[in-house]
Amino acid sequence: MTTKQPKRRTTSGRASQATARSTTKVCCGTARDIPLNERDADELATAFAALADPVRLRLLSLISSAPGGEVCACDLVTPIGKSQPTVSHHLRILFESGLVGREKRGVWVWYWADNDRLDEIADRLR
Amino acid sequence: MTTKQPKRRTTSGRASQATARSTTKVCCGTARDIPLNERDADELATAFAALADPVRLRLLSLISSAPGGEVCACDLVTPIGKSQPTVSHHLRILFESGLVGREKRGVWVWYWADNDRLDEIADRLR
DNA sequence: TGAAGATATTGATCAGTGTCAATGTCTGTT
DNA sequence: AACAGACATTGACACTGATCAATATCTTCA
Repeated sequence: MTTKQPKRRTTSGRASQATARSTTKVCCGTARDIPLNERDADELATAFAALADPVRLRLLSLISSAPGGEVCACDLVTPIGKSQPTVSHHLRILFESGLVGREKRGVWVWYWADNDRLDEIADRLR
Repeated sequence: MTTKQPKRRTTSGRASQATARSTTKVCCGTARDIPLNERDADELATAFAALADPVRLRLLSLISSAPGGEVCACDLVTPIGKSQPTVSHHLRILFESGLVGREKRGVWVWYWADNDRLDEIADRLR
């Protein structure tokens, strides 16, 4: 062999912090222990992409924190401070990524957060 | 008043699902109950943006699932299947967003996941 | 000091996305 | 039917970001 192998754990105290995790499972572990294949990575990245915009996060927050857990789209444009088409665009992305549900009632469209889906995504980080 | 107000909860069975949440807190609740201001939304969006790329998710996964919880960068290029500058670019973003720590040991650079930070981000979805 | 290898940086290119004005579609009302 | 209001869609533009080839920087070893 011509190339030398890098050695783990030299004279470093910093490295030991790496093994200190909140969940101390070893086998059959959390999502952190399972290497991601390309397909799953693509899917998960799409979910995070839906969350990677401040307007969408504020929309999601407004929806989640609304009394009754649901809001009319007509009450979202003003607090967000963007144009109606822009808000509509972001709501569409939130809906298509499964983060929120929606229902048309007469002229208005109501949105609510899909908490199960949010839990699901949060679990992928643990 | 000239415009009519939208009414909540008409003859819909779908809407009731909105209130069904896993955490049943009412007061002093989780992140879902607190409306996000613009500054926090920007910061959180940046964190999610770091996670919104399949290559970075696979890198993070490879790092997390490595024995000892840390990996040499030299062992990441081949399994990812991208060029060395591209992998370096993604590792930089993971590091600068605080998702991973790193340490140079001789010629090599070792990476580990910051599980506390990951927990922190996951909590923002609950 | 010079060579070799590991990683980072630069510069260029191309795809993707956030935004808004204008317009379209749908629903309820007169 | 005609109108008004709520929401969605389209088209255009600017900006961001992923990627790689080429190059630079840093570390070890002879």
